[in-house]
Amino acid sequence: MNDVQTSTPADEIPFRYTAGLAAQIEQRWQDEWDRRGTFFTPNPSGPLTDAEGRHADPAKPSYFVMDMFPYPSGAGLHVGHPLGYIATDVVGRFRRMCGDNVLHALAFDAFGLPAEQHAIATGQHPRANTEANIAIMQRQLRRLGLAHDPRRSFATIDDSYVRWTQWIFLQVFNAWYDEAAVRPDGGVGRARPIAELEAELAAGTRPVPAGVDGVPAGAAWADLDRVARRRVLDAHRLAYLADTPVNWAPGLGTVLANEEVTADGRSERGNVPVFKRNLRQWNMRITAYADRLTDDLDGIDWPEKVRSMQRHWIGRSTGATVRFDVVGGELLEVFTTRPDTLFGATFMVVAPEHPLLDEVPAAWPDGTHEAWTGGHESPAAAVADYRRYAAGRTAVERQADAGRKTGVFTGHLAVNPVTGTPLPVFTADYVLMGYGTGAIMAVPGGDERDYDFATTFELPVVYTVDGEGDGARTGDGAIINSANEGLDLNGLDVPAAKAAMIAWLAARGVGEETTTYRLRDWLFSRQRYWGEPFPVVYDEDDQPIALPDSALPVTLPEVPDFSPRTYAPDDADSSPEAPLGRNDDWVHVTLDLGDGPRQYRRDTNTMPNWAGSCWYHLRYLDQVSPDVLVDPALDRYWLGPGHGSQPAGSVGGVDLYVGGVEHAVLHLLYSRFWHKVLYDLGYVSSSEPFHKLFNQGYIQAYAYTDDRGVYVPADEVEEDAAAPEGYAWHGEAVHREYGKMGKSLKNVVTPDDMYTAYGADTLRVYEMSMGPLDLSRPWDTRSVVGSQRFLQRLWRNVVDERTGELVVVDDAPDEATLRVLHATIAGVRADMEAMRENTAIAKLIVLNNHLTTLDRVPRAVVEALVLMVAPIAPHIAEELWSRLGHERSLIDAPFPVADERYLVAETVTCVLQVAGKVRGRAEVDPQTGAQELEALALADPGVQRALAGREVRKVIVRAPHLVNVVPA
RNA sequence: GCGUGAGUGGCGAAAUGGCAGACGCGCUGGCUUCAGGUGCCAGUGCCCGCAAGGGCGUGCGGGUUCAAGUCCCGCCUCACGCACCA
Repeated sequence: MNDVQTSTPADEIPFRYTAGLAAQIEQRWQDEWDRRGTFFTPNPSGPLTDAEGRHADPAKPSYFVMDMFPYPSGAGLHVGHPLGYIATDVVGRFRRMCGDNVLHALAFDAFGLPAEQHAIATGQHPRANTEANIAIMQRQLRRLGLAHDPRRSFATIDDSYVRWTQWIFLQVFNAWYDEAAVRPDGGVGRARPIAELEAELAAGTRPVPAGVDGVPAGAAWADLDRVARRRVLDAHRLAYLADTPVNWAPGLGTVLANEEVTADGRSERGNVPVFKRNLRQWNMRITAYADRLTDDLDGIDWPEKVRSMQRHWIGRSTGATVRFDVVGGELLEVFTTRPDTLFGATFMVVAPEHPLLDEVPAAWPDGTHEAWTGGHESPAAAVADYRRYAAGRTAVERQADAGRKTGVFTGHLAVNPVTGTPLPVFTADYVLMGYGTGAIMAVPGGDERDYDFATTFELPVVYTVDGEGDGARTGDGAIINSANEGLDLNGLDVPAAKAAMIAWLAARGVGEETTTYRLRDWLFSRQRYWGEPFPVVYDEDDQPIALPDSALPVTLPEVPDFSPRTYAPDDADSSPEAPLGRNDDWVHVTLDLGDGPRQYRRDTNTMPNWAGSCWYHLRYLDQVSPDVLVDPALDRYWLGPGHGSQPAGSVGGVDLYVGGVEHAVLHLLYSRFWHKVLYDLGYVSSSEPFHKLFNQGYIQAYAYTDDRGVYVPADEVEEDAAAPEGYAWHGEAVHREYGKMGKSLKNVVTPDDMYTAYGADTLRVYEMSMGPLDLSRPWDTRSVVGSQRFLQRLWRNVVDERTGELVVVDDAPDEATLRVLHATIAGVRADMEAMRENTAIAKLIVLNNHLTTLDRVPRAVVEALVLMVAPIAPHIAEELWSRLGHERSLIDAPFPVADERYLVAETVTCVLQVAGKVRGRAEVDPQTGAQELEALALADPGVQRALAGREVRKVIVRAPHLVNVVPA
């Protein structure tokens, strides 16, 4: 079989593994898998069994592998999209062959803006278009041969799914956060049903909290009327309506979450300006979980990058609150992480939006520095002018001159509690209303921003940390200049000084230790059509009432127009107007919610796109139980702490979750939050949804422009040494750039292109062999042929290309072949377990290439090879397996296990070095002793030549691999 | 500025502190072919050399070590994320 090939043209060789044959094999096996129910994953109980009607074998560990599910876009797939799906499929198939009960399926994240925009443009209902896109995508993905349980697929727009999304919303709505309650995992603080709060308030075991609008301080529950009671409860809910500053995007006609607004104050989608507006909107109290969302990052197996991004987004920072007396009035509260520097505070700064500025002194105090007034006659004029200036500045402008400090004196003076010195209070836009208290004590001696401001406005600098030179001293050092009659910090280090200062402040009631967060509550309503309606109605008091389970799902009404009312992108004074409000019959309903039929008004907002993706991992487990979100037995089996082969003490969750890093703080934070609420309320047993997270890299591509900057088809560009950059298109020199694949860049390569030219298995092998999975890499169609050659050679090692007959023999393999085989098995197993598919494939190629050197290929060896190839190239593996005489699919065949005896080589190459440089080699028995090796090395002509007569100072022997002779 | 990660042939990339460049693409030569954008065989880090052989080589500069792509210190560059967060 290894003769040089005959002269038969390729298309006349009937059994050559070409794209055409691959297509036949692939489609036949895909049909066969479907027909047999090969990918049916059995649950341990309930209706979902394997194809033979059996429940999960209790002896098998469970393994749940999951992809970040796709949005069914109409644009179609390019070869970058399947990368993660192929990788999880390889892992899932490998684990299944290793004996795990593997759960793997793929759903669709189908609510969202593109479908709505398509609907607006065409007038077609977004559901019709979305479902058509799903069908197209499912067909494209099926052709990859992914081992997904088809029964477990779904879309977030399915009524049966929306029903539970709305149900979860109601659990959040009907819950409050009890800071003192103990969780099952031993931690303190958890969500509890709001009914329990109501019962405690009614029983008087919990006092009515102060500070709720319309509820007098110290009121008894019994004295409150119906509306006031509901206000108290509503103020505790984890999903609540509040008139809060929100991100209003007039150009989109909707409000957005903080996470959806870019640093320069524009919408992440659509890139239109976003304005802060006070609007009554739904919020989720994610801030109640800020500590747990930060702390629990330590217990999950996630990339450090994502964990650090989440930590930073939550932005926990500990320090102190300090209250300053404002001369002639109120208190000014600040937050600082450096209370130890309070003796160095020489002025104060409040954000332009700070309420202290609503009233300012009538005249400048005596001795007001000329430069502080901004040239204004009075503080009121100066502040009003500065507020106008600050409000008109975009985030981009502010960012651009972050170094240049602007601001103005407010006329207020505030007394430093440790020195008794009155400090001028400025307003400046380098202090943000949204963080801390919106006010700071400025310590120019210890903070660079304060130092810049002090320099600009000629304010005094007091250093409280020992050091040298001008500028802020931000490093560590001994405390100086920090003593009053009752407190002496001098000589202490920073942590000790912080503690002493906090104790001093607390003792006088002017401050205390405080933790602040950057994280804000999650704005949860959108003025869009294509999303989940809120399962809530409003009564005549305009207070929200949860609909009963029996009313779920609340489905979308038919409306004449799907678009929200949009405005000029910079029309900041406009207001949102939701499309759902256009159907009066839907908005106004008569319902009997227990006290007779009454008129109610529906909520016309919809949930953000993230809602559906917050809990879809649970839906894969159980789409069958009609009365519970997820059957507790299934939850424990697939997700419970320590399930399957998760390490003892793990918090549970999906065993492997693969997706792009772009969801690091949006989806992944929201999903953790919901999962924790569900955990607190007892619906799931794991406190984290995703145990291991893996971020795959992106497949990128070159794009080419001509000298007008117009993109030319990338697949028609050729290398051309004569062109200035080395590339030409039809003889015209072009410029190369590197980035995404996209229609507009004319560089898209689709999976269908690859199916036609090479077949799905070749595409799978190529994508897995391009490099480590977490690295982004350029697509190179030219290189794909290498993967096809590998599969062709594999095929030829089993099947005669001309006759289609088997070429394997049942003879025992020779010793050398067995050594290569078992080394390959050991290496491939280790690589697969570590998700290093690229090096696994390299090892498989080495084994395969070895087999091509043999006259006849031993069955035992090639069968092991076929099994090892199966997770990566499943169709050709099934075909060869079946041609080798096996009736059952190899999907459950055990993955080969290496025989230790063959892992020890017969001879090893011992490297002979002089001064660390290789000067010779010797083939030796692995058992050769150190002395013998040393003698061997010293006698080696190469070593002798390199020594050139020099004395040998020392000889290092690492038997049997290396000898290093060190000359004097 | 802060955080995370990465810099190795023409290209994608391999390398428990122990032979740098596995495997693949491309390229060169050969075989097969009416033909080849097929298949097969061989070679391929750079420099000198006909060869044998030698020199150099993992972003830069130091260090530890018998031995460094790998460990330590200091830089540089790039990617991603965050960014006046008190």
